[in-house]
Amino acid sequence: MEFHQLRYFCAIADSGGFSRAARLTHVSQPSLSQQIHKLEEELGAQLFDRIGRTVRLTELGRAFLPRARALLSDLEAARSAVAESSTSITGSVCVGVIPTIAPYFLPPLLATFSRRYPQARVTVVEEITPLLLERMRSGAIDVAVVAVPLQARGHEFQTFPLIEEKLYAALPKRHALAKRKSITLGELHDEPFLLLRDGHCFRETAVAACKRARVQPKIIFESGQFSSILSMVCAGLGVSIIPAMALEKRNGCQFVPLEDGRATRAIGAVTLNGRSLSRVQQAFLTHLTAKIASKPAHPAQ
Amino acid sequence: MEFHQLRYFCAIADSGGFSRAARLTHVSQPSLSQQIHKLEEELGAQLFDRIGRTVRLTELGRAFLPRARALLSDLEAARSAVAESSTSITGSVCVGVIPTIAPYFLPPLLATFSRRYPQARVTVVEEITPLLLERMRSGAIDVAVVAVPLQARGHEFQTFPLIEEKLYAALPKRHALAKRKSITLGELHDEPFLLLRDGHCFRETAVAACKRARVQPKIIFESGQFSSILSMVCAGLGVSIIPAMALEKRNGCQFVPLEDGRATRAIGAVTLNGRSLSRVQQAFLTHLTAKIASKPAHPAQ
DNA sequence: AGAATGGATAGGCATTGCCTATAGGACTAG
DNA sequence: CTAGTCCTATAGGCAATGCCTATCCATTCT
Repeated sequence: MEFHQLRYFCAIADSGGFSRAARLTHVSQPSLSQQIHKLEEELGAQLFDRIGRTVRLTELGRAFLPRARALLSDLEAARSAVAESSTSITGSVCVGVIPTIAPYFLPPLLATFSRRYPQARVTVVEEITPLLLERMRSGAIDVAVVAVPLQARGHEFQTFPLIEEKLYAALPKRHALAKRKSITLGELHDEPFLLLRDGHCFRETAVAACKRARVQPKIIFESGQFSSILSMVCAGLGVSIIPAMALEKRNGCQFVPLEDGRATRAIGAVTLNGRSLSRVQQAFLTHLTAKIASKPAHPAQ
Repeated sequence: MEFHQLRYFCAIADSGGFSRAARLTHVSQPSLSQQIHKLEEELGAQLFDRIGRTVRLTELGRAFLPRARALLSDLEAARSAVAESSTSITGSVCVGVIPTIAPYFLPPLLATFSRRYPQARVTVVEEITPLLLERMRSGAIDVAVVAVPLQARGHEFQTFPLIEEKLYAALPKRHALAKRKSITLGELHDEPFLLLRDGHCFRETAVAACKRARVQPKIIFESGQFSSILSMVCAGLGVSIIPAMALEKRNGCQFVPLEDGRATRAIGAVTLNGRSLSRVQQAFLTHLTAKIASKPAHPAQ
């Protein structure tokens, strides 16, 4: 049983004849005859009585007609549902973001996105990069905003660069170097360091910067968030390295740009390669990249 | 979009892979690949994400899946509804019958039929033959029980002979010939005749019998039913011709068989040629012919 | 690294759906 | 009653297509 057979059946039932139906469906009359015969054979019963030169539904055909109609209209409904869902911006986006980006970067973007696409439902997952990537692989997360480049195999994910921000040394206000215009990590080689816990990729970024400056940081405290670290810095317990977006006005804290030109953090949006994005998801990604382009990459302190 | 594509789609979604689905559906993996590609192309969107060597539904595919399932199960439902309705004896039969047969012949048959097929709904239409035939042509009546043979073109209707009954002269009890074992119409040529109204085919039967006996009946009364006529005969107003099944015990009336060997009425079941009968309708027809075979064609007076 | 697994692609074959032409019935008009 | 017409069924041919095998390519497991 095929859809076109059902179409022909309905057309014949509606128009009351094979020839009339043939004109309606733009199919030759013999084709209709043939397909209805096939259908009748498959069902093991006649759908039409051919009496004289008129055609009339059998009782069975009369019973079958509404079902055939329902099938056809459901087919149409399914087809147009697909068409609709590929034009309308509806549905949900699940965006993953690492903790060192989440509080500074995402909120304003989410606000504008929700205002622009009220139908869209956005959920945010805040995890460290490897967990985000794993959830991307499993399909739970659609887009991730993380530090780039990724370590993962080059072609497993697709990266959309967003911004690159400078790194700053965070010093207690009364620190000897706190008034400097810029600073090198070498100048801090004796200071106690406050860094993020292992697992946070920004820790690697900071450690890498230290390594470039041939500094082996003395880590005396590890935390999961910058605000804790900054509080410690204010209290004069040590120094830290902070990305531009995490700078916040604090009484006891001073931020000095690192001289190292490579001391930056690049942030990008990442999607699983080969994964098709729905319209909302695509829109979200576009929203990210577009909005960022018009945003200052290095906001003043 | 075709049913087999939907089947493949569901199989792949269920089994989680083309190869697995290929084993399930007994179709080669390339065929599945091909058909899904076609489907995706027609819909203008991907249904699956092929990531690495795993396959996962896209959001759209996830939305499409229940619709595809519904279509397939509705198809199955339609198919089995047809199968069921061609095995189960359910539904309605509309049987037409002429007034000169209806009261005598049908009631016991309807009773046994209804007892045997309680699901069946039988409706009876009582009309004169030409109207019954017209309603057969329009499909309103499924089977008609009428006097045969029909005048109509030989192949328009199909006839199933049921019984052939003798004709009787109905005479007032005190009529001179009332005690005879048999009688010819010639012997009644001067009598006033009470006959059925024009349109009733038994009138033609009776008139034909008279014509054979070279009698021109003097018709003094016409009615639509035998019981009225018999009452008149009882009252001594005239004589009549009555088929065997219409004989009823009456005080003032005597029935004498006609000698004319051809003075009979044949009754048959008739269906429109080319018209397919449902199971109930077929069962009713069978019931008619079968039950009749075991019935005495000429019940004693 | 090599083997195994899974999907995509290419090419060939058989099926099939549609076409035109025509047969054959049945209704209609002269 | 016959010619004409209107309808469905059939026959035959052609192009499209669904399925197959063989193979490729990427991924994943050992």
